[in-house]
Amino acid sequence: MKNSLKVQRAKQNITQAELAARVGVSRQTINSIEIGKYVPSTLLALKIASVFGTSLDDIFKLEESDWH
Amino acid sequence: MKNSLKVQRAKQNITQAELAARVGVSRQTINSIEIGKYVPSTLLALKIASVFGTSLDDIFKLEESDWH
DNA sequence: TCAAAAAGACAAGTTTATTTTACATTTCAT
DNA sequence: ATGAAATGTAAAATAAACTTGTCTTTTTGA
Repeated sequence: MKNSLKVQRAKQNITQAELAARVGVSRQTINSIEIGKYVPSTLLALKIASVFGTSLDDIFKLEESDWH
Repeated sequence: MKNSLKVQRAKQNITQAELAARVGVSRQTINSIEIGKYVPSTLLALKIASVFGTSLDDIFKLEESDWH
C-alpha cells in the first residue's frame, strides 16, 4: 500500500501538524502514515481525502503485494 | 459512515461468502461490515472496491456525525 | 550566524476496532 | 415440509491504529 500524502501536502502547502489538527489526530500519526509505518483507518483516510478535496483512491493505492 | 455493500453485491449477484473468499476474509467479516457493525480497514475496503470494479469512495461514505 | 520555532522521525505502550470462531436464524427451491 | 444455502449475532482473540514522549533535523527571521 502506498500513498501520496506528502505530495498532496506539498501541493496544498499544509504541514503535518495542520493536517493532523484538521482531521483530529496527533501530529505523529500523520507522520507515521506518511512514511508508511501503517495505513490509516478508513475513517481517517476518508477525512484526509476530504481535507485535500480529492478521493481516497487518489491518495491511497493498493500494490500487488497487498493481495498476498 | 455508511456503505452500499449490500447493493453492490446485489448488482453483481455475489454472496457474502463469495465476496469474503475473493478478498481473503471470513464470511462474517463481510456480514458485519454490511450491517454497519464496523468499518473495514482501508486495505480491506480497497480490496472490496477492487472486486466490485469501483472506487472506495463510491462504496463507503462519510457522514456528518463522523466528524464529531 | 545563530537561536528559537517548526517539522520530521522513532520507539514503546495503550487502546481501540477489526476480524475470527462458533452458533443461530432465515430464506428458498424442491 | 425439509434440507441446503445464505444471512445474522455475539463473545473473544488479535492485530493495528493511534498517542505520548523524546530526539533530530530543517527552516526562518532578527
